[in-house]
Amino acid sequence: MSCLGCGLRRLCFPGRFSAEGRYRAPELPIRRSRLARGAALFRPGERVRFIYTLRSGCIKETAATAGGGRDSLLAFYLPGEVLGMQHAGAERFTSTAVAVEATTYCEVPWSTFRRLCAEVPEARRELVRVMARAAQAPLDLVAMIRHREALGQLAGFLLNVAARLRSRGLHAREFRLSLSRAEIADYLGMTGETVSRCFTELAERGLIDVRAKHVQLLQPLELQRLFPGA
Amino acid sequence: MSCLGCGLRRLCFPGRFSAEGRYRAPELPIRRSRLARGAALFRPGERVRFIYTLRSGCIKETAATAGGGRDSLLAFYLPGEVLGMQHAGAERFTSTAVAVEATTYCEVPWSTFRRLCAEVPEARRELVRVMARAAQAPLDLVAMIRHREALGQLAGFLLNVAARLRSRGLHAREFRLSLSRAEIADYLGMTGETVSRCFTELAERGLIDVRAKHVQLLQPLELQRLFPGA
DNA sequence: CGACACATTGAACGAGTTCAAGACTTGTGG
DNA sequence: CCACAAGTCTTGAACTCGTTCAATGTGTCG
Repeated sequence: MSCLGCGLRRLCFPGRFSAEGRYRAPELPIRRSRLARGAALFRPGERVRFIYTLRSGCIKETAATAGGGRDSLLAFYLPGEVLGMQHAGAERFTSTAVAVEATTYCEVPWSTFRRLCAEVPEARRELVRVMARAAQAPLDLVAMIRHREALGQLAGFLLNVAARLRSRGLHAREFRLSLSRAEIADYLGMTGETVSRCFTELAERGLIDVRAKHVQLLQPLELQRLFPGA
Repeated sequence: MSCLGCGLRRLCFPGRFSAEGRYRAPELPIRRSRLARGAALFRPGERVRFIYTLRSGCIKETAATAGGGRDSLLAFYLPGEVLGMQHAGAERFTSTAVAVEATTYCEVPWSTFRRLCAEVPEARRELVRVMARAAQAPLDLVAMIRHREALGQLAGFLLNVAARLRSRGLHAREFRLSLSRAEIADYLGMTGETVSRCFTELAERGLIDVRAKHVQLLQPLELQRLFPGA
């Protein structure tokens, strides 16, 4: 995953906003790093200092609704996507971000962004756009699960992943789904068994091909029909 | 509903940010207006020009997931709450906002906010806070509906309304719920019949008192027990 | 006061869950 | 590199809860 598909590219390359309209080398103090499977990017209570973008791999964000309920999957992030925007303005994280598989990412300090926003009007506008995009994901999730039966939910889920990969310039017809069945189930609010059954059902109908974590969308249009309105 | 409980008060009274630390009279070109029941505040395709806050009444926001699906209820707004933040940065609205009952509101032009943000650092920070708060609502909805049976969903819904009223300084134990059963059902992703049955069930258990649209929470702690994790 | 929309209640059906057993990956150590 | 073991995934059967369809009841507005 290059910088081209990164959700922060417009902020990361302020040269983009210069009058000349030419790219300059990155000017932000970006640090590239990696996480092993299961390692945490941040945990509840830690100070919010950075914003992150994924270069490869997958990170899941989980949180317990402030009571006693166990953690459940709020969101997951694919290469090129921005993680941490929804914590803008907060002092400390309230959720946990854990690598689902080996992951590489960039981190940029908030302080830098604030300075950039103070100086560059277009950076302010871009920040608002990125925040608005981050706010869209939970709405997509609501659309996936509300008023839908399980098969339609899973169809919507697969199309969602495909669309996100496509928008970052990655293979969208065929991909590796590193989330486990249980994690998908948690995300969609059903049980692992039902996810399994639905994968099988979609495969039997010839709409997809599943081999463990490898998924191929054979008939995207038919999947769309199972997920009306999207 | 006075300006004190309004979600925009910190932006609306920029005097707040002045060195003297004193309030000044509102300096933003605010227009107060009203909507009759069923009237639209905005519709898909209209230009995004304003941000709104409710003074009284209730507004529902509906949208069809960009396909063919019929509109469904994405969010609803109570007095003091800010409507339109999630459209920041967008050119045109993609959703519909309709008054559920007779409603009064304020509108502030985005152009003013942009100017304010350019000049006042603290205004930028506050804008980010308000946007982050707007992004929280869909997550609350997800927590309400995912992995829950109908009775717990409704309990969560009532507690959510109560918490929101309380945070604006309004009566939280007893309130008028202007949304119809069908609208609540749509919001939670179930049927009107199930909403009815759950209202009845909660009333029979003595947790609430329902007389048509008037709701009283008799045992909030027991409602919490039905909605683990919140 | 009457009519229409909205809300409640009932009964049968169906989809998803639960519990449990068996098959397949995946990672590890020999 | 192979074999084994642990975890994950799949599949089955009974049961539960929400939906659906339909009828009755209640509130609200002209």
